[in-house]
Amino acid sequence: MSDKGVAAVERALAILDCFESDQESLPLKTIAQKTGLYKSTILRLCVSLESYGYLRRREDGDFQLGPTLWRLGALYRNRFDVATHIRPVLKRLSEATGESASFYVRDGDARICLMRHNSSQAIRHHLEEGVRLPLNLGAAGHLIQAYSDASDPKTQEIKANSYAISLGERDPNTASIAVPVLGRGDAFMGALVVSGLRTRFDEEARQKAITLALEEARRLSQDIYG
Amino acid sequence: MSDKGVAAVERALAILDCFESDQESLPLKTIAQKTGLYKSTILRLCVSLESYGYLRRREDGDFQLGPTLWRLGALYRNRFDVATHIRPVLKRLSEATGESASFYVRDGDARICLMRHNSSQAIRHHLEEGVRLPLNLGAAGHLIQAYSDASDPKTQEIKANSYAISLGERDPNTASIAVPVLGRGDAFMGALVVSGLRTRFDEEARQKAITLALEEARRLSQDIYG
DNA sequence: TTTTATTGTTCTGTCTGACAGAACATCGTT
DNA sequence: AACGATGTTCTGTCAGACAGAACAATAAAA
Repeated sequence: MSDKGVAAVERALAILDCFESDQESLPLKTIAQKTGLYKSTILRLCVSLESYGYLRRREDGDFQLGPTLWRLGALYRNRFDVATHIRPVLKRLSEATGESASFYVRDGDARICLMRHNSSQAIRHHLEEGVRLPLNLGAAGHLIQAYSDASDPKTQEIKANSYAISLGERDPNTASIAVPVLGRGDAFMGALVVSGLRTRFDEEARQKAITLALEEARRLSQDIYG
Repeated sequence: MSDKGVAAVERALAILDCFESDQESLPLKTIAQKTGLYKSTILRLCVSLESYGYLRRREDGDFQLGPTLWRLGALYRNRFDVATHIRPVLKRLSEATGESASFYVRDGDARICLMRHNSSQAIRHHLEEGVRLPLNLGAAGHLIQAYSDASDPKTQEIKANSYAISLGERDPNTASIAVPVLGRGDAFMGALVVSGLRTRFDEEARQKAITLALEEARRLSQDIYG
């Protein structure tokens, strides 16, 4: 199951991965179906997850995510200085371009939308924070992939340009641009993205968004990461 | 190491527990010191934690918490309907009493402050969200313990009263009161707490705070948990 | 109410995965 | 250049973890 990791740990984390929406609790049977693990195996793994606060067992037996995830998630999130830096940037980008603005990071073999400022226009590219999307589709996915994997065929071009564009890849009516936010020592921290209705977010608008996003990304790098 | 759980899983979670503040990265040596694990053991466990996004390895080798924790932490947090329910309650309690108001849940053998509205007064009981505190000190700790462990000597009294009080237990100048928020089927969900300067938060003020907090808790139970 | 089906809990033999700890490699300091 | 500190790789041993059966409790159907 594991290649150079520890199989039992990966089983335990696969259990946590079963939880997908808030307000959710899951019975043992559902976890067994989703993970393919035996119930006795799950129960034993859950003893450890509960003891560290990652899961909680309800009185009716259903499992729920536990408070440790909130605490560690808060630690992680604070590293990006959410309240003081990135969110205002997303607001400015959204207002300046009229489209939605987001910040994505890699999450295993997917990307996750950490923060979002949706456009105020009635017709807009709307997504919720926390959503996970594939790496092989969308400007943010290509950019993240390019900065993670030097052997990716698009890496050289994307790094040379310092942006990625996608037209209708995930949704036929959507266009998006993504620029990198770099930290200390040019470490890739995440993707700053503007996305909108393809007919409105045309080439001229995209070029303007790229320019604005690159400027905001440069300022973020200086302000947050030195 | 483990009693009925899985030792490898608990080792992995012990690694995650090493991270205590935001902006933090930890070198291998520090994790080995904090956990008492061998470096080779840590490295193997970290392969699994990285592959699921719980950790990230920086180019200089240091470890950081990864985006999965944010995602799962957001799922957990949303279960409490933060934005729509509990936070306004804390604001009202704080404004009505003039003291700080918080919401605590159990986190293993500690309690964690999930949400907080600090008093606007210059002299106030100030804490940050996310802080972990012991169960054996403070009104919230006693209340949580009473609702978790029927054999606790204080359980009967606290449940009969529907509140706990502490005077100078954790900090000699602080007084606090805690009332339970119950969910479906009277399941204990967390502690609603008001805390402040002991000389100002006197018996009359505490009694008033208890009354207000019980009313808010009852309303929360109806609104959120049916 | 009884019977059947479903879901959760407990147990244990087997074997292989994980660990301890040494050896080695790399980097930083003197 | 030498030494110390930190990170990486390797492997023999055995005890822990799993698979899966049996049992218990609960829910649904007859």
